[in-house]
Amino acid sequence: MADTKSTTTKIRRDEISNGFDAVTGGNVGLLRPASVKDQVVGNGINEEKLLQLCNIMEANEPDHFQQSQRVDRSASPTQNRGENLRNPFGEVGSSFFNMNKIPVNCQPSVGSFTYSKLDTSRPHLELKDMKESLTQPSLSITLGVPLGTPNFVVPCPGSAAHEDEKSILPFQQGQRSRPIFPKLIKTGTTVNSEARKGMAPLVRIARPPAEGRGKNQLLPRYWPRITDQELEQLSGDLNSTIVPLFEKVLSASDAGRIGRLVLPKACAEAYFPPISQSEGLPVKVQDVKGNEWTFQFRFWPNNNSRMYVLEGVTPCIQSMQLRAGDTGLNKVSALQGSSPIIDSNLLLNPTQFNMKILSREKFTPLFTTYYLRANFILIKFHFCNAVTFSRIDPGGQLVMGFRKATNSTDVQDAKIPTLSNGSHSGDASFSRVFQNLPSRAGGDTSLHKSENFGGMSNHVSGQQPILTMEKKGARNIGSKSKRLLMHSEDALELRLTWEEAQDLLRPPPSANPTIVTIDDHEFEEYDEPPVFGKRTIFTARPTGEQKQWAQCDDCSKWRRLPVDVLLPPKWSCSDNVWDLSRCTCSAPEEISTKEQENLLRASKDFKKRKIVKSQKSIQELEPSGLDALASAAVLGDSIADLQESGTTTRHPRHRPGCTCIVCIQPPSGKGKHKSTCTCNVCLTVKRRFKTLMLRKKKRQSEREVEPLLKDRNPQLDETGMSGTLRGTSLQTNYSENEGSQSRIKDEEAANSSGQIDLNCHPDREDMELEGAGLSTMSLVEAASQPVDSYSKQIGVSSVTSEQQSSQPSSVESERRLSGEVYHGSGHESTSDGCKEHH
DNA sequence: CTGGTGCATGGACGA
DNA sequence: CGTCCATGCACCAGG
Repeated sequence: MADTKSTTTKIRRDEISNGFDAVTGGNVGLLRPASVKDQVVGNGINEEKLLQLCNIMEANEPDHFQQSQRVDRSASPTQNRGENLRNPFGEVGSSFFNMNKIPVNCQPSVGSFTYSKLDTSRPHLELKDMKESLTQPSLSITLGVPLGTPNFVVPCPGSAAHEDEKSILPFQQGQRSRPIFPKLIKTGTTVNSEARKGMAPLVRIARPPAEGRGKNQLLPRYWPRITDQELEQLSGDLNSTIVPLFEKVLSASDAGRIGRLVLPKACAEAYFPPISQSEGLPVKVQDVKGNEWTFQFRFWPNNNSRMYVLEGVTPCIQSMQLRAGDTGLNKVSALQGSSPIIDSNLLLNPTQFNMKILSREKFTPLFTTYYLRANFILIKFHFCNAVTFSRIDPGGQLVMGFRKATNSTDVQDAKIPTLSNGSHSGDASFSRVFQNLPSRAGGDTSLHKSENFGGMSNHVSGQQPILTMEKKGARNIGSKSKRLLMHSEDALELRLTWEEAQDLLRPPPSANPTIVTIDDHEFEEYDEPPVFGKRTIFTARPTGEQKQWAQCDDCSKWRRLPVDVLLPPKWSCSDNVWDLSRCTCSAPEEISTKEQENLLRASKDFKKRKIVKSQKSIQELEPSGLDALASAAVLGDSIADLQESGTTTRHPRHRPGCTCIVCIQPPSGKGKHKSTCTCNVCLTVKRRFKTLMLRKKKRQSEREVEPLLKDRNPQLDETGMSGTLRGTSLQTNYSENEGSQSRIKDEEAANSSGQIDLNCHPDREDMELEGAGLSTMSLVEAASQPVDSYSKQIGVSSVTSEQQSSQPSSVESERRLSGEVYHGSGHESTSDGCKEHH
C-alpha cells in the first residue's frame, strides 16, 4: 500500500527519510554527522564530483549518535600520510591506488551534532534529554565540515507528555510540539551556528522521543529521525500535530514472514496502551498512505520482563516494501573460494578480492557502518530500514511510517561550500556510493511529502547500506553474523562511485589495524577514518626508488614530492616545502617532458577508463547487480576488463546453484571428457590454459626486459600495453605485492590476445595458477601431467617452452586453471556448452 | 507435514 | 552484571 513511489519527491536527498506519517512538531533532535575532514581534490578529478562526493559522504552519515563519540582524528591534512606503494617497475600510478597496502582510515570522521527543539512543556524531560544529549558523542566536527552541516547535539526535550495519556487513549495526547525548533548547539566546536541554523530544516534529525519517560527513556537508536522541514510542512499540511515517537530498524525477524515486529520495551510501554494480559490488545495503526491496519499489541514474559511485539504486521511491512535493514557479512565467508557474489545479495569474497575491513562505526546493533577495502575499493556499507511510529494530535492516532536509508545531497552540497576547505573525511566518499542507487527497495530515495496523509510527509524507509560486523577483537564473525548482507542494488551504487573515492582516499595518518577474523580470514580493521587528499601519481623504479608527483593547482606543473606525503585538496607550488627550489610556479619542472607526458597520459587513460566504466555500470545495472558488484569489488582488473570488453557470450560468473557443465562437475571431473573432446567446456579450458601460458610467457619476458625499460622510461607504454590496460595498471599499483606488476602485465597480455580474464586474483601475482578447486577433466589431467605435455595435448604449443621454465609446478598450474575456470569469466560456453555435456 | 504460537536462549549493550 | 531483544525452536493445530 504505502508505495514509496507514490510519494512525491523529496527535496532533500541527504536526509534519511523518516517515517513519520503524521505530522507534528515534536521535539527535534537532530543528528548529523559531519564527516568531513580531509577533503581533497585530486588533480584529475572533477571538482563537482568531488563536491558531490563529499557532500554525499556527509549526507550519508546516518547515524550518529555513537558516531559522534569519535573524535575527528583525521581532520588535519598534515596527518595525511600516504604510504605510498612502490612500483617496482616504475609505472605511473595514482597514489590512490596504492592504498592496497595503505592503512586507510575509515573512521567516520564525522562528528555529529544534534540539535533539537526545546520544548518547555516538559522541563523535567528537557533536563534529562539535555543531559543525555550533551553526553552524546557527537561532538566532533571536522575542519572540513561545511558550514551548515548540522551536527548539533541538542537536547531535545520530549515535547509531549505521554504517560498520562496512555491510560486513556492510546497515543492520544494533548501536547503539541512547537512548530518552531530552536536549536542549540551542543558544542561550539568549529561549527558555524548561523550556518547551521540555516541548514537545520534540511537535516534529518534524530529526535528524542517526544515523551520520553524518565527511567525508560528511549535509547538514541529508537529516536525518530525527521527533518525540521518535514515536520513543519507536515504539521502545516495537517493542521495538526505530529509527534514522532520512535523508530526501529527492522530486523530480519521483524521483516520476516512471521509477522511479528518486536517492539522495544521502552517504546512499547511508553507509547502503546498498557496491557496486563499477554494477549494484549488490538491496536489500530495508520500507515503513511492513510491505510489503517490493526495489529495485535501483546507481550511475552521474558526473563522476568516482557517482550512486546506487534503481530500481524507482515501485510503492512510488505505494503511499504520494507525489508530487513541489516546486512550480512557472514555471507562473505560463504563466498570464499567461490564467486564473489551470491544470490541477490552483494557478497564479496575477501579472499579473492582482498577485502579488508578498514574501520567500523557502530551506532546501534543494526546501524553499524563498515568500511571495507576490496583491492582498491573502499566500500561503506550501511543499510537500514526502519519503521517509525508517530502520533497525530489531537486524536492520538498512531501512525506507522517507514524510513529507508537514503541520502540527500542537497543538504550536503550546501554543507560543502568548497573543496578548498580540505579535509573531508573519507566517509564522504563512501557515502557517495549510496547516492547513486538507481532505486531502492522502496523505490524512492527521496522523501515524499504530500501524498500521504494529505500532504504529510513520510518517511522513508530506509535502507542504507550497512555492513554490520562485530567488534574489534579478532572475533570470528563470519557465519554467526547475519548482518552483513548487502543488496545488489546498493552494490551497484558502489560501482558507480568507487572511482571517486579512489581518487580521494589517502592513507591515514597512522593506522595499526586490528585483526578481525571472519571465517578464518583475517581482515584488517582500522579505527581511523580514511583521509582524502589531492590525487598524485607515483612512479617507481625497479630499484625500489619511488617518486610521487603532484600537479600544482595554479600552474599545472608537476612537482616531485616525498612518497610519504599526503597533500591537501588544494595544493600549489607554494606549498612545496619539500623542494624549495621549486616552491614557486615560476620554477621549471623537474620532470622531463617525456615523463610528464607519460604521467598525463596515464592520468588521462585512467579517467577515460573511469568514464567507460561508469557508463557500463549503468548499463549493467539492469541485468545483474551481481556482476556489477563483482566489478566494483575488483578494481582494476576485472572491472576494467569487463567493461571494456563489451558484451560477450561468456558464461556469467559461476555461482552456487549454477547448473552449467562446469559447475555441476565434481571437483575431480576426471574422466568426464576425453583429451580430444572439443566441447565448449574443454575448448574453453584449453583456451584458458593457453592464455595462462601466454601470460606466463609474457610475464617472463617482461621481467627480463622491465629493468631495462624502467631505466629508460617509467612508463609502461613500452611494454605494449594498451591505453586501457595502462589505466588498469594505474590502479593496480599495489605496494604489498611486488608481483602485482607482473600480474597486471600478464592480464594485459591475455586481454590483448582477445581473452578477458576476470579470474585473476587481483592481489596475487601468481594468481593465475592458484585457483582452488577443479572442475573439469582437462584440468585434472593437467594436474597429473607435465605442463608441456598437457599443452600439446590441448593444442597449445606456442607456449610450451615458456611454461616449462616458468611453471612452478604442474599441480600448481592445475590449481590455477581450475580456479579460473571456476570463476569463469572466461568460460564462454553457456547453455550450449552445458547441453553438450548433458 | 506445514505453519503458527509461545517461550527460551544467548548475544549485545547499557549501567 | 543486568536488561534487552533477535532469533531459534518446541509444541500445537489444521490440512
